[in-house]
Amino acid sequence: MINRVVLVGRLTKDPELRYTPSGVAVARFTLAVNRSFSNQQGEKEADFINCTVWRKPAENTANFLKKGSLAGVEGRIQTGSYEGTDGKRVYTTEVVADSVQFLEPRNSSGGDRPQQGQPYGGGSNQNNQYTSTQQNQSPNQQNYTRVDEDPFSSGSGPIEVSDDDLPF
Amino acid sequence: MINRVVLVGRLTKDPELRYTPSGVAVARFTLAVNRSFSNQQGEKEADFINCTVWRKPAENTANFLKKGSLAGVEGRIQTGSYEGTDGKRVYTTEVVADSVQFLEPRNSSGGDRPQQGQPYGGGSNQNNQYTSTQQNQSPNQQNYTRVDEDPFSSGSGPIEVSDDDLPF
Amino acid sequence: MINRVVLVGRLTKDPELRYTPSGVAVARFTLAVNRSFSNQQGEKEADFINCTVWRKPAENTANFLKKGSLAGVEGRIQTGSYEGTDGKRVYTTEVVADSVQFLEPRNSSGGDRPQQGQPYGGGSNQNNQYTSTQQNQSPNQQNYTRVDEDPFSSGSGPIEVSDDDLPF
Amino acid sequence: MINRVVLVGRLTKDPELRYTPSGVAVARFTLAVNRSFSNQQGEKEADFINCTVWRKPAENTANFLKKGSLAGVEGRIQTGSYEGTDGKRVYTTEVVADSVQFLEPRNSSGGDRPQQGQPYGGGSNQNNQYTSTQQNQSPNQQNYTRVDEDPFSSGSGPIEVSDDDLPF
DNA sequence: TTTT
DNA sequence: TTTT
Repeated sequence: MINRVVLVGRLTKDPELRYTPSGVAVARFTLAVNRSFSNQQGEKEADFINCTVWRKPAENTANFLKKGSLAGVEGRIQTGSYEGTDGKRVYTTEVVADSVQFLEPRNSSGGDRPQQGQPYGGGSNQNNQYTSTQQNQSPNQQNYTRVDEDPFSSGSGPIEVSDDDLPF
Repeated sequence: MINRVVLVGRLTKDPELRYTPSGVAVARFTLAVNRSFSNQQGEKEADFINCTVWRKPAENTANFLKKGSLAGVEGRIQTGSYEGTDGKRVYTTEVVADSVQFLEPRNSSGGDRPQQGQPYGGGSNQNNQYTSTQQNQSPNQQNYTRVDEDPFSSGSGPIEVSDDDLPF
Repeated sequence: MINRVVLVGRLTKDPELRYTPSGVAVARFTLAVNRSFSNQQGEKEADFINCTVWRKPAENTANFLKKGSLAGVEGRIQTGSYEGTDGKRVYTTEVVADSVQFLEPRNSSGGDRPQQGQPYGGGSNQNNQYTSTQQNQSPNQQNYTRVDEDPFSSGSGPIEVSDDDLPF
Repeated sequence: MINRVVLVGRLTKDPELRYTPSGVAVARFTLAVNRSFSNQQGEKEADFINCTVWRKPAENTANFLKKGSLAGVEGRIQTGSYEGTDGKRVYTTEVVADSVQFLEPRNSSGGDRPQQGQPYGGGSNQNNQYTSTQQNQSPNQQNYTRVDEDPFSSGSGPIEVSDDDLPF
């Protein structure tokens, strides 16, 4: 059984960071991945792929990525379902990311990226009090490939926002 | 922009083969991919991933795979939407396969698999006349990696059901 | 920076299991992956891809896979070099697997699969005295996605030989 | 049999473009992919992965990428061998790319990139006449997913350098 | 609506 | 509900 996904695309909006009641960070965002072929009207379309990432990479995602950021995602497809408001079952498909990679030169999208200490669910890297949120997924099902000492340090090249240095 | 998916899992049902008005084959099936980790109740869950494949590999899929078959899929995630019966927009996420691979020894799941000698294009699992179906996707957006002269010939090992030898 | 590989193929020989001086298991094997297209002489060729796997999945690989086994591999490409016997630098490229999956029905290749307690570098799951071997790669660079309680227990379907339940 | 690779990294040098005797373009380059973890000395290493790409994407690669460019590659691992100068067999492992993606903003690495207006097939980095080269691989084993009308047209975002619009 |  |  193999389930592997690799994506490179752009965030359609700023990522949303939440915390589970037990304090586990989870970020959600949508990646727009432009198709390389045109449709019958000659237009280039895109796929809009919902992604979820847990723990430290979630916080890094919230801190380093924003609307329009070019990002790489490695993960797996996860399906689920929930009861819709009309009582009908709604089926969901998303990508659960093991790692998220910032693929933009450091200076390229200057300005309004959220600063350290800013809100985003209350959780920056160093200021992460935990907000109360429903947890419907085990957080420890993730595996994190990477250890980043200080993602703020190095000034150039793509930034790896995955992390294994978990505070819980 | 990269969008790549690799799956290995089992078909939850026999694949469904259809033809577009212009005669392009399209097969749909769901792959059950067991997760490698357990949830908080200690149960192993699975993801149920909807897959679509076009043209010759669609026909091969219908001819060689059935409920329970172990299959490999390479493709990309495609999102879309349609108007629901209640007028609300319904968003969809599926995998569009470039190739589908039969990963079962030839003899392993005997019995009711469609037999050879059936005509291609006549060998769908159920209704193989050219049915009328909305085509909202260019069929030639697919790329097929493989050319299989005679998928019936070799008697052992996994069978590659991708194909470039398209009749249209 | 993304480096992801997914392979499905057959072992060309029994895997080789070794232990580093510090007792870390490492298995090596070569996967034959048949190409899906033919060369100019009309022959189907294969790629022979060297794979390395560390720790528990290494032991599982040695215990469950043998020459001819159909296996799935997820990992990354790793390059390196060493001093050849003639003093020249030799460059190497291999796949370092995060996980290895046994894709064969339990009964399909019966018989001579190595039993528990058998040699293979001395290392089965429960009988793993450590042999002396050069370690030229950090073992903790691996990430293991899976936890398998008892890989001997379940009697059907593909067997996940990845594992996080590490004894060191 | 599945053999899929996805890489994102930087070219270690300008790509080398050659033509086979029959006029098929082939570009070679090496991607440096930084590892996300550190070795035992605490240093971050990289893998240096040799890549080959055929036909139109080869020309696009030569035209759009240069030393230091951030690129995405989708392809497969290919192994081979040749007779070394000392008569010994030398084994090779490389990635044959189906598509190569330029992941850098248009303006980001200015300077000596080949300018537009240069002829395709005349715009190789170095010797762009049709050189005589051994062809030991069928060029039509490649599949190209994409059609790019005019890769020079759109002025922003990552540039898809794959192409199906082949002149032979 | 799910496979072994 | 979508990015450049």
